[in-house]
Formats: sequence, structure tokens, C-alpha cells
Amino acid sequence: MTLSGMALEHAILVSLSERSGTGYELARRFERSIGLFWSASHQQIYRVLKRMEEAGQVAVNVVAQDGRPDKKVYTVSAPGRAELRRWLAEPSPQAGVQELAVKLRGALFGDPAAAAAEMARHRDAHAERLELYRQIEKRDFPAPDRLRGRPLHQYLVLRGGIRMEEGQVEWLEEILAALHDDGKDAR
Amino acid sequence: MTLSGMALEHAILVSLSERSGTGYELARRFERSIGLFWSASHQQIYRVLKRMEEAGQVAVNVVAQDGRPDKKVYTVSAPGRAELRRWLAEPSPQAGVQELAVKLRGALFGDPAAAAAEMARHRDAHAERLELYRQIEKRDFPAPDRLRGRPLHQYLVLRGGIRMEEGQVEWLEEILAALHDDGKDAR
DNA sequence: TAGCTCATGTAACTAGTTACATGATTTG
DNA sequence: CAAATCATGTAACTAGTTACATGAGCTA
Repeated sequence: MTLSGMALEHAILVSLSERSGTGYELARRFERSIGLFWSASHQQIYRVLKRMEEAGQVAVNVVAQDGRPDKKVYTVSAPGRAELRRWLAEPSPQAGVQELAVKLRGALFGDPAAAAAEMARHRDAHAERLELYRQIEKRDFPAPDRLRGRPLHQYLVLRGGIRMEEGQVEWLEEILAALHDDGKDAR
Repeated sequence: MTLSGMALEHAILVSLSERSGTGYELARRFERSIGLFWSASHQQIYRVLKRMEEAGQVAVNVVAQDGRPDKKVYTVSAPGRAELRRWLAEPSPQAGVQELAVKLRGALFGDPAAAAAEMARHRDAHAERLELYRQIEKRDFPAPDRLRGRPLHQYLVLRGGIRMEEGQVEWLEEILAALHDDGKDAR
């Protein structure tokens, strides 16, 4: 067991925590709601579910059906819930949008304060990166209107980085404000 | 040969087109300029360079050094240039920011009009996706201020999707405007 | 009757990561 | 003297993709 990465495992734990289901159903869910960003083939999901079952994170309930193959309905078991709670509280330093989305949708199955702390960490990290990119922009491209050819292309790539970081920071600010209100309300 | 995907190969072709270099150097470049988004370990790069050499896309020039191992300086060969030009003109339907950044930086080594056409395709695709997300937002979350718990988290994930698509569309608009001016100037 | 949905999987392959190994030179 | 830089690689592993296979029921 490596216990690093494990992204799809955690996405599955979140989805099955929301509602038990078959591998087939999970594959379809990943195409839709969570799958705004995430995608996973049914082959991949079947393989991972098998591994998770062997590791005791999920339990299977085989349901016989007539006219079509037996269904294997998966449910998160106690060790799976514990693992999910652990992962939700732990920092994911390299997390992209997808992984944060999974953590958000998992927030109800862990500690809400830990979720907010994780979002704040990422907001800070992206704000720092944004600041760095803006400094590079100012230093290397003081007059962007006059750029042509290669330097123009380099500049445009940097602009992409800036825009992506801006989007990320704003999104995380929105999340933190909303989670804050949500917490106030629950108290 | 599969010829699908091949992302790292093309990033290497672009980087070596800008300037010949060793695998080690490529690994460092990927940490910096292009590597705003891209990253590749030296192990991976060495393996891919070997494959590309066998395929005739790059040529090696072994440079003896004293006190340290021989350098292998790689240069793009004619078939490599052809393959790069082919890929630059071809649509990459699933391309993310990184891949578009590579295509941008490669624009000088292919047909500029084809590069602009590819960017326009992506702008349209992202604009369409954005429109879809906005419709889902309006339909499923008409009063976002009152959301709590799970629906709130679902809403925030959707907001992330909207912000990312907005960023992408605006970036691609900026690219198209700049490429247009650049082309006008060259004529 | 052709194609989609439900429901499972195997096999082969491609891509990428992590750990390990070597060894001189330069910098703090 | 320790750590980083230059410069190469192998081996083992994890993750993900693509192609193939089966087969009933339902829909246009």
C-alpha cells in the first residue's frame, strides 16, 4: 500500500458516502455531477473497487436480478469512513480543481473546520503563485502591446497562468465565505 | 506506434525547436518557463527522448566532457519538424491549459493561421460549456444565498466550473486578439 | 432490427512516479 | 565538509486508456 495520491479512491468514498451504488452507477455519476472535472472509465472503477473491497474500505452486497447480471452494490464501511475523514483533514499540497471539488463534496463526512482550513491553505498558495506571476509579468513584459512573435507567445502563456490563478483564488474566497456562513448557521 | 496523446513528445519537440539541448536541460526547462503548467521528471524525459531518437524525430550529438559524463545534445530532425507541424494544425479536442500553452509556444514552427484556428475552436468549446454551466446554475440554484450543507457544496463545485470556463474563454479571447494583431503586423 | 441502457469484467498497453545508482565539480 | 549542480540511466511500481467480450431488455 502506498497511500499517496489515491485520488480516485477518495472520490469513490465520497460518492458512495452520499449514496451506495454499483460500479456502473459510479461511472455514470463521474460523467455528471462530480464529473464536471472528474472522469473515470468503468474498467478503472471496477478495478479500484475490487482493491478497496480487499482493503476493507467498502462492503459489497450482491443483488440477484433476472434478465441481467447480478448487481454488486457497494457501501462505505467503518475503515473507509475513517480513511475518508483522515484524507479530508490532511493537506493535499498538489491538489487541482478536481481534488478540491471532491474535498468540498466530502466536507459533510469529515470535520467542517478542517475542510475550511484546507481551502484557506490553497487560497494562500494560489495567491502567492499569482503574486509571483504578476512580478514576472511586470519585470519581463513591461510593454506587452509591442510584443511580436516568440516573446508574445511567452507572454500569452504567462497570462494564462495569471488568469488561472486569479480564478482559483476568487473561487476559494467564495468557498471560504460560504463555508463561514454555513458554519455560523449551524451553531 | 499509437500517435494519440503524445503530449510530452510534442512539448519536447517545441522546446528543442526553440533551442537544442540535453535531456537534463529539458528537465530544467520544464520546471521553469513551459513548466508554469508542465512538469516532467528527468527519468521520463530520457525514456521519451530515446524513443523519439529511435523514431527518427530527433538526432543526437554526443559531446565528450572531462570530469563529467558525456552530454547527448538533441536536435529536432526533419521528420520531427513535420510531425510537430502536423500536430500543431490538428485539433486537440481534450486539450487543457498546458497543451494549449505548448501549441502557443510552438506556433512559430507551424502555420500561424492553423494555430489561430485551433485557439478559436477551443474558445467556442469553452464558451459552450460555460453557457451550459450557467443554465444549470440558474435552473438548480435560483437562490444560492440560502443554501446550506450538501446543496451548498454542490453549488460551490459548479461555481468552480463556471470560473474555470470563464478564465479559459477570456484567455483564449486575449490570445486571438494578440495573434490577430501579430499577423496583421507580419503582412 | 438497430442501437441504447444495464451490468459485469479481462488483457494489453501507455504514461508517469518513486526509488536507487554513479561520480566529478562547484558553491557556501 | 556538506549540499547543490551537471549528467546519465535502470527497475519497480501505480495509474489510466483502449480494445475486446458477454448478454438481456427496452426503445425508435
